[in-house]
Amino acid sequence: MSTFRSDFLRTLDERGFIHQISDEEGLDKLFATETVTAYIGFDPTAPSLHAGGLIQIMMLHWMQATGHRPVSLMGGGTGMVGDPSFKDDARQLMTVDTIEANIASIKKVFANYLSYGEGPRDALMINNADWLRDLNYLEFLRDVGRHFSVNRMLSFDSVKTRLDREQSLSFLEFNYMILQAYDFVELNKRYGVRLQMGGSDQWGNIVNGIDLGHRMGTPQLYALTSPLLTTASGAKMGKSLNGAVWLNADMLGAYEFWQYWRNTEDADVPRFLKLYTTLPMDEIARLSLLAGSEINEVKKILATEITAMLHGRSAAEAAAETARKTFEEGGLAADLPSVEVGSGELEAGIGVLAAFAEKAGLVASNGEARRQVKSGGLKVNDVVVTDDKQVLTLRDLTPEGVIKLSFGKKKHVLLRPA
RNA sequence: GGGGGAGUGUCCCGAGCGGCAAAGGGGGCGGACUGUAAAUCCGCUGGCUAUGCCUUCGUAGGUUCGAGUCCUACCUCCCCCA
Repeated sequence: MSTFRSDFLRTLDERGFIHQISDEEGLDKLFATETVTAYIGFDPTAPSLHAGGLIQIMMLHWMQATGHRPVSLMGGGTGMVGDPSFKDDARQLMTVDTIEANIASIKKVFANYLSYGEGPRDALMINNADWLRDLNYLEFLRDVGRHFSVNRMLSFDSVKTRLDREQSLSFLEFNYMILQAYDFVELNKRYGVRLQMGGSDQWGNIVNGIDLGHRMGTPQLYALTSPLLTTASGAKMGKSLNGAVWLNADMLGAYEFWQYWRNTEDADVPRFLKLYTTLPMDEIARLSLLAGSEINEVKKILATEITAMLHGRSAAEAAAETARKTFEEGGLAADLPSVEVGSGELEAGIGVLAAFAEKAGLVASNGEARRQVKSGGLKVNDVVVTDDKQVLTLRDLTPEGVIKLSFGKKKHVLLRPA
């Protein structure tokens, strides 16, 4: 379909969120005529979502912005099973405590993108543990299990990859898609949910839910998936210099988050502006034209806009300013990530290797630090370290009273005497 | 239940006649070149109080001066038969 009538689908379409829809026309009509409730499931496999999950959150955001009701479903129940879709190995089983802790932590981020409440268009946060944890096995098998054909489930790509590689798929994991399908139906019954969205890897699971709905008498349900995110050169989204790009502020600061987007590949800039910012489309079109000479300026706007949504406008601007001082003036920005060290320790002297590995945590081990010295990757106060026996003392403090440690061109940590 | 095959460096894949910190990829990281980009080229990719020491090849034992490599038991997975 070339044009959608509903604001929601038109927005998603023009911004590049849509990979597949189960029934474009039907769904468009639904969105055009009523307030729709739709959900996306989030697995509590870590204490924070990372950049890869941002696209789902943005879809929920646009739902609300266009007058509908988004539901974020926490997988407190399904998390006990683990989604095997397109995975090679079974996941480590998580304890209930871990799952609950992860959910509590993940939740914090959503309020930055959605407004919650009791109104008809206020977002909902729901945990599928509410209905999954107390299921009666036999009842469940008879009411729900009988609608599933194992033959059909085995035919899904998400499972086939696992089987083709001759890797085992436990019965536990195999049940994941049944539970997810059941979630969809249950959410329809409880909250009138009509649509489930997700990454393209979720297509099979979502369609299963639609089928189950048919058999269990729900109204027509719909599926909408977003494209799998990779950068223009094919790398997976969401990994930064120091690891995963977490959304929770306590796991990744605003500065590092900003840096991640600042380093976007040229070819990705227009696409990311559409997906991850709420800038109007004509503004994005204008910025995309600048992509030649001023692309670096556009990348800063991109980074600042995305960071502002998550961490707040002032934190985003502070991050931009820190980066400007650090990279453009080659100077020393006081609010780079910093680590405190006892001034007594510094008086006694800290070996460079230990400073980089143990104190700043910029490298994984002393050995790694030693190797980096050999390839010239470490700098103290912008001077390349050439001797791995060098010792940092009070004399290395800059006039600002810190020691700047750099690993590569982009990673900097300040040592600050306590 | 019977028979056959497999598990290697804590990112992944994958070689490995009893002398092995273990080939080769991919990925990742650093350097050069650039624009905090991409592409390309070069280097690195167990730990440490380091001319040495310690820990690694599914787990636990055993043979041996010496075991990823041989033997035994166990665990897990795959395939065939029942």
